Parts: sequence; C-alpha cells; structure tokens
Amino acid sequence: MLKKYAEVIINSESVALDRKFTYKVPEEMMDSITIGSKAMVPFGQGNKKIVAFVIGFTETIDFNPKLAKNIVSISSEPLFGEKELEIALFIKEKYLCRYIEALKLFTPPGTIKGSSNKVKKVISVNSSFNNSEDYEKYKDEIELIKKHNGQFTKTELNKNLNISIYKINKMIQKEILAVHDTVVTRYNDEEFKCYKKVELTVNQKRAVSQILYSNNKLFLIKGVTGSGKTEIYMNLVEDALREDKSTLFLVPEISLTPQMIERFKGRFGRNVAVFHSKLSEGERFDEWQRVKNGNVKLAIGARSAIFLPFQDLKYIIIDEEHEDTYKSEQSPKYNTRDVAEFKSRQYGCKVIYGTATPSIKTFYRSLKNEIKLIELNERVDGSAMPPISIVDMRQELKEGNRSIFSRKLYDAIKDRLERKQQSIIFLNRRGYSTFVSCRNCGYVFTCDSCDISMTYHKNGYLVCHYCGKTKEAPRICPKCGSRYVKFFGAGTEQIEQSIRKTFPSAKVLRMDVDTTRTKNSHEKIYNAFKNGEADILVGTQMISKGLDFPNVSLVGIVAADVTINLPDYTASEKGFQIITQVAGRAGRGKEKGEVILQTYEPEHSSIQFASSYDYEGFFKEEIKVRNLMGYPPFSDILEISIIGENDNIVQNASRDICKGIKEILKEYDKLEILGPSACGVRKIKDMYRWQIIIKGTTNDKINNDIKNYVYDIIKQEYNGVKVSLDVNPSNLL
DNA sequence: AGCACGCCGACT
DNA sequence: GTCGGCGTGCTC
Repeated sequence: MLKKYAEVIINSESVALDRKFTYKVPEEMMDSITIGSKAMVPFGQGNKKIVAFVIGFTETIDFNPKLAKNIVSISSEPLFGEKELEIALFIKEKYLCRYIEALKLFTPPGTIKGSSNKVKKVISVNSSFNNSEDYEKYKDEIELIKKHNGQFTKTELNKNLNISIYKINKMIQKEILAVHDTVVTRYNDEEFKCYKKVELTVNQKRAVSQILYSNNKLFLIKGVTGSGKTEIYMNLVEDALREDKSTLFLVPEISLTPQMIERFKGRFGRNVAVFHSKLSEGERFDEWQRVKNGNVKLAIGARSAIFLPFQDLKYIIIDEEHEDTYKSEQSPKYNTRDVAEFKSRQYGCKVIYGTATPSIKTFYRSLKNEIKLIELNERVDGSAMPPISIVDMRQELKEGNRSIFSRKLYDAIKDRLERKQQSIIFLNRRGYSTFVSCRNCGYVFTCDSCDISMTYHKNGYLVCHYCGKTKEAPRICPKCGSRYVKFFGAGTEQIEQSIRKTFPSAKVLRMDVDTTRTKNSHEKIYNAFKNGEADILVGTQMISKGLDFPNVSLVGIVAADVTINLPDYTASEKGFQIITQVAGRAGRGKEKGEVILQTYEPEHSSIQFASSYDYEGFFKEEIKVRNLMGYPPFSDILEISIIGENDNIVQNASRDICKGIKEILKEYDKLEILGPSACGVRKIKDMYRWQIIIKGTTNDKINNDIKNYVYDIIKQEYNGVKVSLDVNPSNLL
C-alpha cells in the first residue's frame, strides 16, 4: 500500500484529542515510515511541533486534502510493531482508556522525551601523544592514568587517583589526554551464587511434561506451598532456551521476591532481565533494550514487564496468580492476565498460572476447561502442612485475658524462644493503634484531608494511611478538653512493643511499609532474619509472600478478622488466601511447623476452610455466594468513580450520570445499576468520591457507550469533577 | 489541553 | 482609539 497519509495518535492526555489525526507523508519518508514510528507533527493553529505515533496508513482522506499537514520528522526506528499495536487497541477497547495511554505502555521508558543510552565522559591518554617536554612535566599523572586508561571521568580521576581537576583540564588542553563517551550499563551486574538444578519429583515431572506436550495454551498449576512450583518454572525456561526462545516470568511485586531473583540469576546467569516500575527510567530503558536486541531470553518482572518487546516468547509464567497487583490501579487499568492471554493468541505462547490458592475466577475457569488444571498436592519433601489451630478471642476475653496474645500464642512464642527457633507474627495492619478517640465525648481523630481515622504511631504522631499526613498526637481532646484520650486496636508497632515487653530477651524485627521505605531495606530485614539475627519477625502482608525461612516453626496470626470484614465481595477470598499464604511460612525446614490463628469470628468460612487447608471446600461455598449475588465470575463489573472537591457537586453529578446510564441501558434488563453511593472512604486527599457500579453480562460495546456518555456529560455540565472507569476492578472499596 | 479568535468594557 | 478580560470552538 502506498503510504500517502499516516494516521497518528498525538501525545496529549486530553480526552478531546483522543482520536486519529491524518498527516501527509513527505516522499522522502515513505520508505522508512512504519507503524510505531515516532513522528514530530505540526499541530493546532500555532503549528506547534508535538510528538505523535503512527498507527496506520491510508491513501484517501475524508476531509479537504489541502488541510492535511506534513509530518516534520520521524524516529529512525519504530517504537512498537503491529502486534503491540493490536494489544494496545485491545486494551483501549476493553479497559476504556485513551489511545495514547495504551500506546505508552509499549514505548520504552523515556523515549518520548528522547532518553537513550547513558554515556559518561571517560578520559584516557591520547594515543598520538609523544611530546617529551610535556611528558616530563606530567610524568606521574600520565603513567597513573595509563594504568586505568578509559576507566574514569574527570571527577573520578580526581577522587580515585588524586589528580587535581586543574591539572586534568590543563592536560586535556594540551591534548595529552583525550575525552571519550562510553555507554554505561545500568543493570545490576551482581554475581549470584550458583543455584543448581535439582532432580524433579514424579509429580513435578508430570506437571512439566503436561505443559510441554499438551495442546492447551493456558495452564493453572495449583500447588500447595512447598510443592516445588519454582523448579517447574525453571524447567520451562530451560525448555524454551533449548529452542532459543524466551520466557517471561511475572511476579506480584518484585521487591518482595529477592529470593526468586537470586535463584533465577543463580541458575541462568546474568542473562536475566529484571524489570519493574521501581527501576529508574534509565535502568528500565537498558533492560528494555536488552530484550529488544535479543540479548536476554528470560525476564523477571512485575506486571509492566508484560509489555517488554519479546518477539519469540514460548512461555509467560504468572506466579502467585491470585494477587491483585496483576490488575493495574492507574489508567490503563488493565489486567495482566488478559494481556498475557491476548499475547498467547498472538504468538502461540503458553500462559502458566501458578499459586497455592487460585483466585475464584481462575479456578472457576479451570473447572470449565478453559484453563488446564495441574494439581500438586504434596510438598517436595513429603512433609505435611503445618497444623492451624484457631483461638477464639471472645473466649479469651471472657476468661479475663485482655492482652493482644492469647494464652496459647503466648505459650508457643515462649516455647520457641526457649528452643531457639524462630517465630513470625502476622497482623495485617501497621502502626501502633488503629484509631484514637476521646473516652469522655467520643471524639475520633480523623485526617483533615481524608474521611478516615488516623493511626497512632509510636514516634508520637498520628498518621493518615491514605494520604500520609501526620499530626502530633494530642494529650487532651480538642473537642471537650478531657484528658482521657485513648488508643484503640493494635497494629504491627504495638505487637512489636508488646513482644519486647513480654519477652525482654527476644530480638524482634518488624517488616511493614514503615520499615521498608528505603531501597533494599526489605532485603536487609529478610537477610537479618534468615541469618538468625532475630527470634521474632512481626509484619504485615509483605511477610506472607514467597519468603523461605527454614528455622521458623511458629506462625501467629494475631487477628485474622481485619481482611475478612472489609465491605467488599472479595473479602472472603482475600482472607482465605492470606491465611493460607502466611501459614505456609511455618515449618519449611526440619522442624515441624505450627500455626496459631486468633480471631473473633471462628465460624467464618474463610477461617474454617483455611484452617484445614480445604481450598475446594472454600471454593464451593464461595462460588455459591457469588452465583447468588451475581458477582464475578458470573458477571462483569464496571465501576464508575466520580471525584471532585465539592461533595454536593460530586453527588449531583453522580445522580445525573446514573440517570443517563439507566437511560442508555434500559434495553439491557439483565444489567444491575447500583448507586450512586459514597465510596467506602468518602474523602481522600481533599477529594470527595462517589461511585456507580454496573453489574452483569456486559461487553466492550456497552462499556464504550457508557464511557462516551460519561465523558460527554462531564465536559458539558460538570467541568470540575473527574470520572474514572474501571472494568472488573480487583475490589470495590 | 492549549491556543487563536472575537466581542465587550476600561483606560491613557 | 487600543489594551486585555475570558467565553467559544477547533485541532489532520
């Protein structure tokens, strides 16, 4: 086809400009321009040059050809190809985002601004230098620099070899020294100790060959903790490598899996790309480049790694499939699972989901044979899962125990301390106490910017866990002046302190958002605990994943109720998962493990089934509820959030939008429209939030109709409010 | 979103 | 006269 005109998407976040624009392709560009080319185009009356991406070509246009402007310039190489464009369009349609947002997922980080390889100006002795007079004068320096030729920059020479900047400049001036650019590689080149291949068990071998030789494309490995899923993954990587093909290995959050990276790097050497959003722009660019150039055949990464430019994928492995970090929280609010399956259709690669506790939806799909189920019910070492005993905290209270620990948990901790074994204490809530209130008048300290009570932290401050605002903890009630200000509920900080008080000899580490803010702090705590520098590890969520501590024989779950009582349809599922995951931290070594689960609701199904490791039982119960209530997997959900500074305006806008949507959807009587209602947290960072939920069998067309309607009415009538649409959000909070 | 155009009041 | 306020409409 003649590339007479190019259809482009311009780099602008505005909804109004979220469409194709057609530009004339100058003759000299016709050969080199392709889909994915980054173009500079004149735009608007001022013909300001802006960045645009080519997504197609035509020979005819439906407007006055005289108005078509010329493309000014194009990048030497396309930033994405046709396959990537297909995925971007799929994401735009399914997740209701703008063209540009979907395209940007594929553009290597920083390329819009024009970032590239990092260079540094290194200094060496000029090869043609042979002036003996100058040589005599600078003899020492020249010999010194020769030894490290081309290794250092000016400042590094100054610092490392102690040569003055003045002298260096002088020598450059006299052309004794030459300055060159060298490309710096930014990826972590650390060597890892070799991780040897181990002989697979019969079950593992069976799992590998099922994946290798089956015609299915989608697999779910449902394997109990310790069943050796990682070894299976590694065998798949090796299988791909035998054909010189690539594997993409996705994990929920990269900073929580230092061990996993260690193992893969130990096994496959430095040809492993590590990719996640916490890398600097430059580091990400380099890893992206390594993949694009085919220099690596394996990438480990968080969800954004799904967009790495592999062209020869054989396997996409999604570990800890049940985690909701695979659903993006920012636009485009894509689900990594859907993108992986789309890629599977494009490239014919296989997608392997792995977890001990599949999400309800994925397990349901496996029962309907959409996904091939592979079960591993035994641990590699044949050991049993640690028994979980439930302690009814209401009973404890009745019997006069008002402390955070039940007598059983207290005895168990004491016992492990005496036997020099380690314990993990889990509580899904950080800080010291959950809320602070006045005993006299009932006043509760809330954040000024958010509709949420503030959490007391031991450093004497109240912290809002939504926006991070802090204020000094008050001694007297600001409302009634009473001095009876009390802290209620416990967080990880309080657990830590309480342990220190009860067991003064115990060494305690705490792992939560507050103690892992700085880079690598997570690894430091992990290593310290693994090396036995502490007896007890107190932590939230983040201690539940993947960590392997052989000397831990006790896991205490302080209050299992935090998760299961959230007002969300996924609460039971999340509760079951977290209990099972945390319990799996116990008894991974020679010592038998034990789990003590404290709760105020021992009869709750999540707790009952989790305590006997009965996933199927839990699933049967939960799927009944979902069916009855019409929740996923029996329906899709579209969540429309309306956000603005003024509560009244937001509320009115929500009502109008809801009315309009009902009008649009009146022919679809099977769709349920819920709301508008204030979000669980009504105000965050001074913005009021309302939501409308549409539940039922929807499709892309219905969703896009709603999207267009919502954006129109907002533009016309409610300029100050923002809306955001989320297709199948991971929760409705 | 940004920018030009245009229509209206205020001011040297 | 003319400077500049922002409401309106368009962007290949």
